[in-house]
Amino acid sequence: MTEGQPLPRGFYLRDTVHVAERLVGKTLVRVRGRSRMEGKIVEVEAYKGDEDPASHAFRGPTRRNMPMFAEPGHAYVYFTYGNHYCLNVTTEPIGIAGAVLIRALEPLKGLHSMKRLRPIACDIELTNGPGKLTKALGIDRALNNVDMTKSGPLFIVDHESVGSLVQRSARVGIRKGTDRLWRFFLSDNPYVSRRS
DNA sequence: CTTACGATCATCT
DNA sequence: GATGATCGTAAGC
Repeated sequence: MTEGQPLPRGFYLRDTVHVAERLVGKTLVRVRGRSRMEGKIVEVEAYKGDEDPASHAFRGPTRRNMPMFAEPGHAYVYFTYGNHYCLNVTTEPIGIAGAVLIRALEPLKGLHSMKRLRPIACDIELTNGPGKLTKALGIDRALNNVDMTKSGPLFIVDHESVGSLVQRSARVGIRKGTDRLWRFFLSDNPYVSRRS
Protein backbone atom coordinates (compact mmCIF):
# COMPACT_ATOMS: atom_id res chain seq x y z
CA MET A 1 0.00 0.00 0.00
CA THR A 2 1.48 3.29 -1.07
CA GLU A 3 1.68 6.00 1.52
CA GLY A 4 -0.61 8.91 0.68
CA GLN A 5 -2.85 6.97 -1.69
CA PRO A 6 -6.37 5.92 -0.64
CA LEU A 7 -6.68 2.36 0.62
CA PRO A 8 -7.80 0.19 -2.32
CA ARG A 9 -11.14 -1.57 -2.69
CA GLY A 10 -9.55 -4.87 -1.73
CA PHE A 11 -8.80 -3.58 1.74
CA TYR A 12 -12.52 -3.27 2.46
CA LEU A 13 -13.59 -6.38 0.57
CA ARG A 14 -13.47 -8.82 3.47
CA ASP A 15 -14.75 -9.66 6.90
CA THR A 16 -15.98 -6.53 8.66
CA VAL A 17 -14.38 -7.31 12.01
CA HIS A 18 -11.04 -7.90 10.33
CA VAL A 19 -11.28 -4.60 8.44
CA ALA A 20 -12.25 -2.75 11.61
CA GLU A 21 -9.22 -4.03 13.47
CA ARG A 22 -6.91 -2.99 10.65
CA LEU A 23 -8.40 0.48 10.26
CA VAL A 24 -7.15 1.50 13.69
CA GLY A 25 -4.04 3.64 13.24
CA LYS A 26 -4.84 4.63 9.65
CA THR A 27 -5.36 8.26 8.66
CA LEU A 28 -8.73 9.70 7.67
CA VAL A 29 -8.42 12.53 5.14
CA ARG A 30 -11.14 15.11 4.60
CA VAL A 31 -10.78 17.61 1.75
CA ARG A 32 -13.32 20.39 2.06
CA GLY A 33 -12.97 23.24 -0.37
CA ARG A 34 -9.42 24.51 0.10
CA SER A 35 -8.93 22.99 3.52
CA ARG A 36 -7.45 19.58 4.12
CA MET A 37 -8.01 17.93 7.48
CA GLU A 38 -6.40 14.72 8.71
CA GLY A 39 -6.94 12.58 11.75
CA LYS A 40 -5.55 9.30 12.99
CA ILE A 41 -8.27 6.71 13.52
CA VAL A 42 -8.03 5.66 17.17
CA GLU A 43 -11.41 3.96 17.72
CA VAL A 44 -13.82 1.98 15.50
CA GLU A 45 -16.69 -0.49 15.72
CA ALA A 46 -17.75 -3.28 13.33
CA TYR A 47 -21.39 -3.73 12.31
CA LYS A 48 -22.62 -6.65 10.23
CA GLY A 49 -25.93 -7.76 8.76
CA ASP A 50 -28.02 -10.85 9.51
CA GLU A 51 -26.11 -12.10 12.52
CA ASP A 52 -25.71 -8.74 14.26
CA PRO A 53 -28.82 -7.44 16.10
CA ALA A 54 -27.13 -4.09 16.79
CA SER A 55 -26.74 -3.36 13.09
CA HIS A 56 -28.95 -1.12 10.99
CA ALA A 57 -28.89 -3.92 8.41
CA PHE A 58 -30.16 -6.62 10.78
CA ARG A 59 -33.65 -6.69 9.25
CA GLY A 60 -32.53 -6.58 5.66
CA PRO A 61 -31.96 -3.77 3.17
CA THR A 62 -33.87 -0.48 3.49
CA ARG A 63 -33.50 2.92 1.91
CA ARG A 64 -31.23 4.11 4.70
CA ASN A 65 -28.89 1.14 5.09
CA MET A 66 -28.52 0.50 1.36
CA PRO A 67 -24.82 1.48 1.31
CA MET A 68 -24.08 -1.34 3.76
CA PHE A 69 -25.22 -3.85 1.13
CA ALA A 70 -23.58 -2.11 -1.81
CA GLU A 71 -19.99 -1.86 -3.00
CA PRO A 72 -17.34 -1.87 -0.23
CA GLY A 73 -15.14 1.17 0.34
CA HIS A 74 -17.95 3.72 0.31
CA ALA A 75 -19.08 6.12 3.03
CA TYR A 76 -22.26 5.33 4.93
CA VAL A 77 -23.33 8.52 6.69
CA TYR A 78 -26.53 8.63 8.73
CA PHE A 79 -28.28 11.16 10.96
CA THR A 80 -29.27 10.15 14.48
CA TYR A 81 -30.74 11.41 17.76
CA GLY A 82 -32.00 14.49 15.95
CA ASN A 83 -28.56 16.07 16.23
CA HIS A 84 -25.66 14.08 14.94
CA TYR A 85 -24.13 12.46 11.89
CA CYS A 86 -22.10 9.27 12.08
CA LEU A 87 -19.51 8.09 9.56
CA ASN A 88 -19.01 4.47 8.49
CA VAL A 89 -16.96 2.81 5.77
CA THR A 90 -18.67 -0.09 4.03
CA THR A 91 -17.17 -3.57 3.85
CA GLU A 92 -17.81 -7.09 2.50
CA PRO A 93 -18.82 -8.09 -1.05
CA ILE A 94 -21.89 -6.60 -2.74
CA GLY A 95 -25.02 -8.18 -1.25
CA ILE A 96 -23.49 -8.81 2.17
CA ALA A 97 -24.03 -6.05 4.72
CA GLY A 98 -21.10 -4.63 6.63
CA ALA A 99 -19.71 -1.30 7.83
CA VAL A 100 -17.13 0.09 10.23
CA LEU A 101 -18.17 3.04 12.39
CA ILE A 102 -15.40 5.60 12.90
CA ARG A 103 -15.78 6.59 16.56
CA ALA A 104 -12.77 8.77 17.34
CA LEU A 105 -9.80 10.52 15.75
CA GLU A 106 -6.58 12.09 16.91
CA PRO A 107 -6.41 15.40 14.99
CA LEU A 108 -3.23 15.62 12.89
CA LYS A 109 -3.66 18.37 10.31
CA GLY A 110 -6.11 21.20 9.68
CA LEU A 111 -6.87 21.76 13.36
CA HIS A 112 -7.79 25.34 12.58
CA SER A 113 -10.48 24.25 10.11
CA MET A 114 -11.84 21.72 12.57
CA LYS A 115 -12.15 24.30 15.32
CA ARG A 116 -13.98 26.63 12.98
CA LEU A 117 -16.55 23.91 12.31
CA ARG A 118 -16.71 22.83 15.96
CA PRO A 119 -15.73 25.70 18.26
CA ILE A 120 -14.45 24.28 21.51
CA ALA A 121 -11.80 25.16 24.06
CA CYS A 122 -10.27 21.77 24.72
CA ASP A 123 -8.43 19.97 21.87
CA ILE A 124 -9.07 16.56 23.36
CA GLU A 125 -12.82 17.01 22.94
CA LEU A 126 -12.59 18.01 19.28
CA THR A 127 -12.95 14.58 17.67
CA ASN A 128 -13.27 12.05 20.52
CA GLY A 129 -16.74 10.76 19.58
CA PRO A 130 -18.62 9.71 16.43
CA GLY A 131 -20.89 12.77 16.33
CA LYS A 132 -18.09 15.10 17.32
CA LEU A 133 -15.69 14.11 14.57
CA THR A 134 -18.29 14.43 11.81
CA LYS A 135 -19.03 17.95 12.96
CA ALA A 136 -15.34 18.88 13.20
CA LEU A 137 -14.65 17.54 9.70
CA GLY A 138 -17.81 18.89 8.09
CA ILE A 139 -19.24 15.47 7.26
CA ASP A 140 -22.97 15.22 6.63
CA ARG A 141 -25.55 13.53 4.42
CA ALA A 142 -23.97 15.03 1.32
CA LEU A 143 -21.06 12.61 1.72
CA ASN A 144 -23.25 9.52 2.03
CA ASN A 145 -22.18 6.94 -0.56
CA VAL A 146 -18.96 8.75 -1.53
CA ASP A 147 -16.31 6.37 -2.89
CA MET A 148 -13.54 6.38 -0.30
CA THR A 149 -11.06 4.54 -2.49
CA LYS A 150 -10.63 7.68 -4.61
CA SER A 151 -8.73 10.88 -3.79
CA GLY A 152 -11.94 12.86 -3.37
CA PRO A 153 -13.50 14.69 -0.44
CA LEU A 154 -13.12 11.75 1.93
CA PHE A 155 -10.73 8.78 2.03
CA ILE A 156 -8.36 6.82 4.23
CA VAL A 157 -4.61 6.35 3.78
CA ASP A 158 -2.10 4.08 5.42
CA HIS A 159 -0.10 5.35 8.36
CA GLU A 160 3.48 4.45 9.18
CA SER A 161 4.05 2.19 12.16
CA VAL A 162 0.92 1.94 14.25
CA GLY A 163 3.13 0.96 17.15
CA SER A 164 0.58 1.22 19.92
CA LEU A 165 -1.46 -1.68 21.15
CA VAL A 166 -4.91 -2.28 19.65
CA GLN A 167 -7.38 -3.28 22.34
CA ARG A 168 -10.87 -4.74 21.85
CA SER A 169 -14.08 -4.46 23.86
CA ALA A 170 -17.87 -4.51 23.60
CA ARG A 171 -19.44 -1.79 21.48
CA VAL A 172 -20.71 1.47 22.95
CA GLY A 173 -24.25 2.81 23.00
CA ILE A 174 -26.12 -0.31 21.94
CA ARG A 175 -28.64 -2.53 23.75
CA LYS A 176 -28.39 -5.70 21.66
CA GLY A 177 -25.34 -7.60 20.53
CA THR A 178 -23.29 -6.51 23.54
CA ASP A 179 -21.72 -9.97 23.73
CA ARG A 180 -19.59 -9.30 20.66
CA LEU A 181 -16.22 -7.64 21.20
CA TRP A 182 -16.28 -5.62 18.00
CA ARG A 183 -14.93 -2.29 19.21
CA PHE A 184 -11.24 -1.66 18.56
CA PHE A 185 -9.16 1.22 19.93
CA LEU A 186 -5.64 2.31 20.77
CA SER A 187 -5.34 1.62 24.48
CA ASP A 188 -2.88 4.41 25.22
CA ASN A 189 -4.46 7.13 23.09
CA PRO A 190 -6.09 10.09 24.88
CA TYR A 191 -8.57 10.72 22.04
CA VAL A 192 -10.49 7.46 22.58
CA SER A 193 -14.12 8.32 23.40
CA ARG A 194 -14.29 6.41 26.64
CA ARG A 195 -12.14 4.24 28.85
CA SER A 196 -12.93 0.81 30.14
C1' DC B 1 -15.55 12.27 38.78
C1' DT B 2 -20.11 10.03 37.77
C1' DT B 3 -24.81 9.79 36.48
C1' DA B 4 -29.15 11.62 34.47
C1' DC B 5 -31.81 13.71 31.07
C1' DG B 6 -33.49 16.73 27.31
C1' DA B 7 -32.85 17.99 22.58
C1' DT B 8 -34.67 16.74 18.07
C1' DC B 9 -35.78 14.09 13.74
C1' DA B 10 -35.21 10.33 10.16
C1' DT B 11 -36.50 5.84 9.87
C1' DC B 12 -39.25 1.99 10.66
C1' DT B 13 -43.50 -0.39 12.83
C1' DG C 1 -45.97 6.60 17.57
C1' DA C 2 -41.60 4.73 19.36
C1' DT C 3 -36.87 4.40 19.03
C1' DG C 4 -31.89 5.45 18.76
C1' DA C 5 -24.29 3.10 16.59
C1' DT C 6 -24.99 10.77 20.69
C1' DC C 7 -23.77 15.09 22.92
C1' DG C 8 -23.78 18.74 26.19
C1' DT C 9 -25.26 20.38 30.42
C1' DA C 10 -26.71 20.03 35.08
C1' DA C 11 -26.95 17.93 39.28
C1' DG C 12 -25.26 14.52 42.59
C1' DC C 13 -21.61 12.36 45.38
